[in-house]
Amino acid sequence: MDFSIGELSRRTGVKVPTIRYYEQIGLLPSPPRTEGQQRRYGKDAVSRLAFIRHARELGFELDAIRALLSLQDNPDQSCAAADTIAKDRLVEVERRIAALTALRTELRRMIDECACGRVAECRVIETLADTSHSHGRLAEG
Amino acid sequence: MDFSIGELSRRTGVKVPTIRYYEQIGLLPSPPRTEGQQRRYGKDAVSRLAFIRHARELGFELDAIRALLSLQDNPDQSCAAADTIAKDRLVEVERRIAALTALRTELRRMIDECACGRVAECRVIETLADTSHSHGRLAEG
DNA sequence: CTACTTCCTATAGTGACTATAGGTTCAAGA
DNA sequence: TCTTGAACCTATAGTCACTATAGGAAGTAG
Repeated sequence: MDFSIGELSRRTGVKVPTIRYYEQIGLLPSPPRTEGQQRRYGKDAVSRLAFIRHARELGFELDAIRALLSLQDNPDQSCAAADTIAKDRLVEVERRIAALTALRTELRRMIDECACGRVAECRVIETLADTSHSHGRLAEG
Repeated sequence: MDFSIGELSRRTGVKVPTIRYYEQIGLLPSPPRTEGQQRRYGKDAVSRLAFIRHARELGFELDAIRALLSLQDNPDQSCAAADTIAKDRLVEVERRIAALTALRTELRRMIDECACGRVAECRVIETLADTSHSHGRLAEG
């Protein structure tokens, strides 16, 4: 039921130094240690870390993840706080989906138009060189 | 026909220190200077920098952009390399859209159901903690 | 009990910027 | 022509989220 940081790493796909880093910045609680100061984890750590991992993959910043985790950590808090956090995330997620969808369209167009001839005719590069796009800062992720 | 780094910044939407940084890492060639060592740019710099900016917005890493620029600089090689770079981005973008769409559903459900009950039933974390996702390293973006 | 893997801390490096300090150059107005 | 003030210069440090390295201790299999 108890396992090492290496095993936690294997189970979640998060690298060992990254796990220690998450502990250091307070995203993961400090686990119990053996006599010799080695960390021992349980199943809870696996799901919490898997959550962090997937949220990171989706482009959430660690601060946003901290907010989401706080929903889980304080299940008795008023729903208003949770609701606010969830709504903020929803706005962000929708923004990201919109940006990524636009990006997908463009990437598809680039690939379709590139009939794999010479670079001279390659639209991948022309598309990117096209300056007719907005200069607004694009959301990350 | 010659203009300053500030003007180049205005024309491309890339910040001045970022332009200097791109020069430093060799993405942009060192431009000619005035007597007083101030950089002077021409139209070429505008299009190269616009290209870089646009590619960054699409989530290409600087190394990928370097590769794309080298294709542009030697237009006689085959387009396959550019195509591969773009296709890799597309796969990633599609994966992200799928994950975010799932998350959006969960967040919406949470907000709907949380008609001011408790957070205890929140499934946002479970949705993201789901380990059935691939463990492949995601490229940044 | 040895050998070997895994673990520990602490520190430094990465990518892609961004900010700051402290000074110089340039363009425009008096 | 002089002066003022914005924009420029270099160099360095800071940011975020890791990732790598050094040098040593702990755990485990034979």
